[in-house]
Amino acid sequence: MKIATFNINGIKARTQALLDWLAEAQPDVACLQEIKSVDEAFPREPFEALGYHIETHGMKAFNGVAILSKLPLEDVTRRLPGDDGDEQARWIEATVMGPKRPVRVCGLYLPNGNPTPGPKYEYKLAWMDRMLTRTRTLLGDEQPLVLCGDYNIIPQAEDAANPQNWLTDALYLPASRAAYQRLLNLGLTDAIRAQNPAPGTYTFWDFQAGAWERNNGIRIDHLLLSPQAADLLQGCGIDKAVRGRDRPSDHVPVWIDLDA
DNA sequence: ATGCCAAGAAAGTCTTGA
Repeated sequence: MKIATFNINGIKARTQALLDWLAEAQPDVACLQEIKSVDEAFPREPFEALGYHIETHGMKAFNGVAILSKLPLEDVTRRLPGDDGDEQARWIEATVMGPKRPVRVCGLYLPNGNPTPGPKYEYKLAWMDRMLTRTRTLLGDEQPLVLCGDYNIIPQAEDAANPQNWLTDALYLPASRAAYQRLLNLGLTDAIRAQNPAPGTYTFWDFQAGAWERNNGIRIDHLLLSPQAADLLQGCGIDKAVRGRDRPSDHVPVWIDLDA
């Protein structure tokens, strides 16, 4: 079962780019972030024509997540528990019925948190605390679980080309990284990190200042695996070349292959 | 220190991103 995460930065602007990548990468499951669309406006038809079931959790203009899957999806739930007043569309879960076994998949778009300090950063930290609680509950099932998406977290210095530029940024502040580490401490495996990626391995390059041409990137899109999922891990990768195409997203797809 | 770019909402230019 190939599971990918991809912050597409606008489904309407990226429909063809996403179709092209799906056709060549052939993921069974693709978790999308920043669809920037209400559910009713998601362009379903061309993706259904490729054989994908579609579950969306969108909102007007910003944020928004979705799961595309060639395998059947069951028990789809939307919204991250813990704050009934949170209207931002950043979390969707579904059970993917793999040919060998089911996998619970969570697609997430973790808040950016800038500027710091301020209410947006407080929201990010509170959101991460809610995610910790939700993850603890999900891990109680002791089943294969994949938490994937745009975490907006640079875990370590080697995950940025110029870590000194991020010292006061919400993506790299000690409190942000500590909250991410608390997630890992529940027993999760960062799939890409587990493969000891080469220096200069990133998933995001800013549109500005020639970041792509200079490989001035950061690694902020992650797939975290429960112990039961980590035992099934057969491979993972980053489809870096997507960033060099016409009208790209600023993020690229990251994927795992599970024996499921 | 700031803009550099890009998408969306909306018809100006602002908001958001990271």
